[in-house]
Amino acid sequence: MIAEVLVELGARNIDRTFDYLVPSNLYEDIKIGIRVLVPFGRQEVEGFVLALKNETLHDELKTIIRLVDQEVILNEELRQLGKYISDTTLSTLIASYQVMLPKAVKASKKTTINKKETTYFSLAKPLELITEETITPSQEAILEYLKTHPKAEKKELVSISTSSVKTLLKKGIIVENKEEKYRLTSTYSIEEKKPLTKRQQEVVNEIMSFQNDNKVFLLHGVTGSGKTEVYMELIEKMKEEGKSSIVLVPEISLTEQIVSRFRSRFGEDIAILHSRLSDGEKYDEWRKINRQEVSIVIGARSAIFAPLKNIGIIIIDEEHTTTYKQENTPKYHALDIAKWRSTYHKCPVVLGSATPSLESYARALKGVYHLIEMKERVNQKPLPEVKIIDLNTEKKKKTENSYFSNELWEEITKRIESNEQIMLLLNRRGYSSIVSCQNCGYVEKCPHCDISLTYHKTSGMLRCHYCGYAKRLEVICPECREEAMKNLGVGTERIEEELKKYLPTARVVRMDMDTTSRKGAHEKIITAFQNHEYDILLGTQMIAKGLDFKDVTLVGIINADTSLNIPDFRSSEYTFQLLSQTSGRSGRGDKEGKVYIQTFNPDHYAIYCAKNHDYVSFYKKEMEIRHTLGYPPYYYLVLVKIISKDYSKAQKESTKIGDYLKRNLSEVSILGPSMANVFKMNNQYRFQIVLKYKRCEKLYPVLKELINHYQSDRLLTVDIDFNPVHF
DNA sequence: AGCACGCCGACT
DNA sequence: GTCGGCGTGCTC
Repeated sequence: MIAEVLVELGARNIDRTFDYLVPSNLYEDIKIGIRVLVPFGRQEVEGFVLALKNETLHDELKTIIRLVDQEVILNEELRQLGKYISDTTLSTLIASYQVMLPKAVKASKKTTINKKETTYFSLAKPLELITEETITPSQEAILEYLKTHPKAEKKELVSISTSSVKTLLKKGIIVENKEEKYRLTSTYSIEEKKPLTKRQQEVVNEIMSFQNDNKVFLLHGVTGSGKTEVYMELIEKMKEEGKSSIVLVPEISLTEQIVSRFRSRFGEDIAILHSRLSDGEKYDEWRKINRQEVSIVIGARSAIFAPLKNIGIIIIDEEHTTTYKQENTPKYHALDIAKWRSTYHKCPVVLGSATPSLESYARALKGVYHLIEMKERVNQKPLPEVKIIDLNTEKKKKTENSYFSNELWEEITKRIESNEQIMLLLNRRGYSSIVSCQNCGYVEKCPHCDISLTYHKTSGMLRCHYCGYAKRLEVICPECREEAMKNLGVGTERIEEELKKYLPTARVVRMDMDTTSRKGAHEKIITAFQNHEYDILLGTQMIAKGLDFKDVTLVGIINADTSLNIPDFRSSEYTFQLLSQTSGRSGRGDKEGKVYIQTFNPDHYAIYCAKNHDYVSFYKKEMEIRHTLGYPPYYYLVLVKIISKDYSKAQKESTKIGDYLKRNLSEVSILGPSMANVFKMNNQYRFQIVLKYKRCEKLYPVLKELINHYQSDRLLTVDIDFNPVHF
């Protein structure tokens, strides 16, 4: 028997199968999709068996060394899906397979993660059959114990008598067993399910009427409209049909809250997959899924690859979130994977959002997706009243350097007095983002990445958010020698300081990248705030989404302009989403909520549409602009990056590539080459070419050819991103 | 990815 | 004369 093996090495020129002899002792266990260890050149590498056959074109074959595990890792569906990913992202097949698997089950040279096992003892045969043996009193005691504790752990028995345990083992009266133990545990209590509202029931019925169709539903529901209840009901219905479900949530800050709601409904029938799990935990959760021991998978982007069989529904919550697009190769979008799997399983996909992406909403209006609206909040409360504070006219600040308008400050003070909770959003981390000279305008930049350094007060360091470069902040400007380096802009730390100074009684908790890097830190802050141990939750955009605190009656957005000013054609969309999502955090309990947005651009449509909770007007306005400028959803984009340590080589080849694309893709408009936004990163120079098109048959073959041409070039990398989400 | 092969410069 | 630089090519 001969196996075709795809080895784990990532290079493009070996991204194909190699034939190996299957030794006869593996005939029984070898299967397509299993991992094997093979000799390759003079190294040993892991790989996936992709086919079994009896003939080969090669005269001398090496032999498979051993199996890496007994379970099939890549089932039929995953093998096809990997092919689809590599075809649509132009990544290597092996990279596509690897991205679908948690680190511990990827083929690699070193697999160090083991199953966690517990050892226990049990009787080898029923006690009545033991007649010939002489049983000492302490042995008797052990056997008695085992009668009532059929899976006694070692330490329990040893406490009776170590030597007797050994003797019984030797005589074969008791046996030692090992049982795999899953690492991730959670506590929860099952709760009675809430009755659905009329609208929720209608939505469930509508989706269920298509339960065997690969239809995509866009569930456009205002914040607080009870989408999660709808998801849970759909999953319950699928369970009744014997089908499994996948729920994608945008990021870890959301996972915990959603998971606990799902746990209290579905108990142990859930596996969780997200980046905050340890490798061991991920390994366990993944195998739970692979063995079909659970029927519900909740997780971030990569959970879309959960190897569930018989999927009944795929739910993508907050579908507009950019984290569903993978930033590293293979640059897949979880939404595309969901659609592919829904075709494979003949099951619906539900995309839920209060602020759908323009792409999705446009598809819904065209009838490509099935649009379902939920316009009212479950508690019948109106959406919170939103006030815009114009920072241009707001002169009378509390103190000269305050970041709070008088109005917002008064509201904050009021809430503190009446023991209500407040959320403050600042779309930036650190003490302040940019340090510049007040005299000459000099800005400290990263010498490797060409981006402004950020000042972190706790460490007193300037840091590069891209590569991690750090240096001490100097007060004297290196350019003009004036003592005028000052931090402009605001960060969460700076706001926290002001709150503590002027509102010493308020209990403030900060949630940003700095305070949540430790495992479990997120959850802790959220729980503490939920229990009203704090009055003010101050944070970056990670507090904007999905969190549900019933005592929050005031949401303040300190500066709505930061996201408006990022150099990206989607900045208005991001701003609208952020403001709407954040506003939705207010007034979710019994008391009505208010929202204050501070901005220098009160007339910007993203801001006033968010104020009016008017998604449709925003959509129309933004679509006009996208149409005029030729952006998605009217055009598709491809971002081609040309990266090299050698500046002139990068420049020269970029021009060459641009010409090549222009020559071969007449239906595509080619922008550039131009310097990438972050031109120098990790000491490499980066040029980019943007492709815009509506339809183009030749696109994939032409780009594939381009990649192949540069595959062996060690000094230059060509990176292609279809439908990029960030520029 | 590794690693050998191979063809050119500067050293004991 | 040899040691070692890294360009090129191969791995069933």
